[in-house]
Amino acid sequence: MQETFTISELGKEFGITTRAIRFYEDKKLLSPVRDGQKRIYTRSDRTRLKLLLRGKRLGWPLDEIRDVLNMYEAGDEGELQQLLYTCRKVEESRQQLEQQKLDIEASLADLATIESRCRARIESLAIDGDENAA
Amino acid sequence: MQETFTISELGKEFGITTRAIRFYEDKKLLSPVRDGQKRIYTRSDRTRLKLLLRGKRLGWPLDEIRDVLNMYEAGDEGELQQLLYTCRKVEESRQQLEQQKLDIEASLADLATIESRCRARIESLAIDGDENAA
DNA sequence: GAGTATATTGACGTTTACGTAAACGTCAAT
DNA sequence: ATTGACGTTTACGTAAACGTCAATATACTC
Repeated sequence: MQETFTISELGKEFGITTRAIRFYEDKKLLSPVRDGQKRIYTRSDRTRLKLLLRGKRLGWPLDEIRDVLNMYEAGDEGELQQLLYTCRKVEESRQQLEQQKLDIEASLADLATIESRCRARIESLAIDGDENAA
Repeated sequence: MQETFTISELGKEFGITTRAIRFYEDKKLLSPVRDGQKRIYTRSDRTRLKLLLRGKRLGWPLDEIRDVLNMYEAGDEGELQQLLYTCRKVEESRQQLEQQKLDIEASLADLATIESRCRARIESLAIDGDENAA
């Protein structure tokens, strides 16, 4: 794989606009190096962006996503206080995720019910249609 | 359980403001009956609100939540076209949920990694501390 | 050196999801 | 009669997450 990426490459790869990517930088979620004016994204930057978008799919606000992203780095170094803080944050995120898991299971179950009712109703319409046609 | 609820009862139960509940009505996600001016919420309204909030925890925009809520009723009646449309919508939602499931599993795995690194680091700090103390 | 493609930084606009405040009605209790 | 708790509508404010220009720079290429 490439060592570095341009902003438009990343935009194309992940299906987002360059404006969005710059916005994330503004919000301190990314910090690419510069070649003169131009932004240069490393593989690590690309990974951060990938994780960022995963957070978005889970409906998390950018602030929280940034906190989680920072955990990836905070795990390896830093003061004791920082490490303990990270641990607490990890626990918070885990609980949120568990809640979301529950919500997803419940939603999937509901959808199954809806779909079967729908199909049954479609079936009965089809039969009525046959009778009228006959 | 009660047959009906006031707006503040629901607000208290679900930990949201009455302003929010009225806003959801404005956006056609709820449609309580009136007693004069006052809104009266049935158990069915309460269920809709519950489902609504579940959708919110999954990060869905209100528009989508409304569509899903309407599926609950669209499943039992309506034209063939409407039923087929609902089926497609159900499929869409299911796919979104499956994606979110994947994202959650990945996130949980990452969190586990972060936490263990964190704990290891905390351990090593503790040992250093002991040595210095000794 | 004119054109084309890609990049940049502002600045302003937009949508979503409410918060906040004003100004008022209703009813029970003091 | 008024206080307080609850309800209402109307209207404006706001934070988040970008989109949409416009003006400008850099680089290549014909």
